[in-house]
Amino acid sequence: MPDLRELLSGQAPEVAPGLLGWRLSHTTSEGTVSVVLTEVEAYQGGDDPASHAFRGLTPRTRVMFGAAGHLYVYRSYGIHWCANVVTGEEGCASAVLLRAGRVVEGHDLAHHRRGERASERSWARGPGCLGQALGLSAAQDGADLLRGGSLVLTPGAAPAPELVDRGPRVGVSRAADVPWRFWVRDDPTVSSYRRSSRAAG
DNA sequence: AGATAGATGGAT
DNA sequence: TCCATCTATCTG
Repeated sequence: MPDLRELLSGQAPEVAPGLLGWRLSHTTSEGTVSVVLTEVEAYQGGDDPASHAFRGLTPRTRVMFGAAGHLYVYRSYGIHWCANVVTGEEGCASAVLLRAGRVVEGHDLAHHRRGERASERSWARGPGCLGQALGLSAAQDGADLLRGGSLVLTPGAAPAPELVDRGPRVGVSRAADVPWRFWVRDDPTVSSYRRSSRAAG
């Protein structure tokens, strides 16, 4: 059996595309929702001006500096909960933002959480939507994804390399052209690209 | 202490 | 293009 922790201990830009096709499941009293990842973005701590960890360790970014295989959850725009898989060695704030996925378990619950008006392909389309579909919040910050708890990350069938596209990250104003976003080509659950209005250039 | 920009998403 | 909603971080 492969050592997933070791697999995730590489740097985010290298680990990220390999997470496409992996499955993340969250079980609560309401039930279980699982998604298969279709879009991810790499953030490279100290060297990456777009990373929350660029300015060092703070209470918010503590989890990112920890061991690989844990979940870093943060509040976005005061509204959404977004989740990252922590990668890299301990002390290195490397992480992969989970931007989108396809719901493969718990359709009714995911639909309910996202609102009756949401279409199936939009249930986990975009990091805020993915967090909402899975029922994530601050309570999941720091959760170990490899210990068989209520949150579990499991390897899945990777898309063929020629079906993985890459490009600039969405919404970042600094390092706006670094191509560290990876997605499954032509997958309808992948979010649409929006460049930050503050991005240079 | 006050300002502000932000790894978004949905409506207009 | 605008706005909801909030907080980490920057500035003075």
